[in-house]
Amino acid sequence: MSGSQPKTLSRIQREKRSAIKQAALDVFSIYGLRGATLDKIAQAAGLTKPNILYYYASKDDIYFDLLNGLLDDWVAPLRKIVKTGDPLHEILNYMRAKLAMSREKPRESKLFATEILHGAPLTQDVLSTSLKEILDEKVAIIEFWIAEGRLAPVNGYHLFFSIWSMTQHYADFDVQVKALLQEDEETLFKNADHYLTAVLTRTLCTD
Amino acid sequence: MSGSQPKTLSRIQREKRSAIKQAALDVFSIYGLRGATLDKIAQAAGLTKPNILYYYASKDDIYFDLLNGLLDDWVAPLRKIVKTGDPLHEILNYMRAKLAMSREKPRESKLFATEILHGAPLTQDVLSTSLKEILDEKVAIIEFWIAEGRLAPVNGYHLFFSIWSMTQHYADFDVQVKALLQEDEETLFKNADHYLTAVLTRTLCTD
DNA sequence: TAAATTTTTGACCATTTGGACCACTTTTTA
DNA sequence: TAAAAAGTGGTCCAAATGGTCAAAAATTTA
Repeated sequence: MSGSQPKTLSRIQREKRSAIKQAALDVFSIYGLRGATLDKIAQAAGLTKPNILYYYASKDDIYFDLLNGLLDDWVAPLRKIVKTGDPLHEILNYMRAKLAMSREKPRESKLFATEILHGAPLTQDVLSTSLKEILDEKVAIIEFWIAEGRLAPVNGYHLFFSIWSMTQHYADFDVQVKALLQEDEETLFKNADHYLTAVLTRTLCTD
Repeated sequence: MSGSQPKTLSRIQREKRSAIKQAALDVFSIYGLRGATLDKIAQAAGLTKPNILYYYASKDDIYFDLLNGLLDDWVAPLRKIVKTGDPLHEILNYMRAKLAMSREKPRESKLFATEILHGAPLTQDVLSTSLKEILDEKVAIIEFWIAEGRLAPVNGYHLFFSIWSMTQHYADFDVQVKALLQEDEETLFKNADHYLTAVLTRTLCTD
């Protein structure tokens, strides 16, 4: 009735907030929360520090906003796994979606990894509630498929852990991967896809 | 002839340096290089800040010393893979050594992960020289085994990447793993071992 | 045990950094 | 177009932090 704040952000607010988040993603993913400074973010965004603080209450606030958006993206592909699909096809699809994220959004992956690595101070409750809820649901689907004999018996939770870790590795450890395997990104991800497809197929096929 | 510095550190020097490194490992693995403060390290070590700086020239110096030691531990199991062993046995052994490290030395794993994640500023050259050298050597062994028909054909580099990522995940993302899978460590690692054994066996067996 | 050496620490410094303030400018609204 | 609102940035501040130093304490050596 009396809500005085306009719920719709003005064009300028949307643009600036977006620019700040982009810049913050660059800076946070390289330096981490503590290592990043408002000055660096401001410079990357082409704004002044006080101006940044006009749009966000604090540095932590930017970080929090950024991370919240990431979590949604991170979970999205998981939601698409449906019981009615072909088991192996559903899982390979999921793996490919995650691998594509590693290729297309390495900064996001790194930021997320840093957060978890440092104890997930801002996201711990999300992990143990909403993420757990959806994971439990998908693991139940895996177990259903196994019970039907359409997948080889494996631990569903560890299956997801392995998909996450193997795909995210190409984003989070890209420095290491590139140092050890000097080839262009195209080849790298083609081979990664090929390898991961083989691993999952051989692991899950009931032959 | 005229080397004036005693090469043997005194008992007190060894003890204090060790205490500082232990404390620094705790602090760095939680907060990262930038997030860690000398005060926190000093407090964790039960020493004063100037006292820390009596043994180490700077904060970065502690970090560097610590990381150097870690790299050796990290590579050690890889060296043990020998061409003369049974292919699958050698690889499963390696996976188990890495999994044990994740269980027993999660702080070390996290510190290493943070370093790579943030661009490996201090270790990049080590990665692309000595680590690359030994990895190339081990991949050659894998390829030899494959050529002999004793392993299913897979990309050796990606095989190692997947072993690293899957095992290290249990240390680096322990917060997430524990949030999603509320069970005791014993069970967790038993199931992880069981799952990873299945994955590698099915991936690599020539049936 | 006295001198020499090593270790420890309280006090202090310089820099960085998150954030506040407020005057000024630009944009929107009436 | 004038008033109101939104946006901007130069300047300043207090806290945190890496690091110094000289003097005191502890330890080793003669």
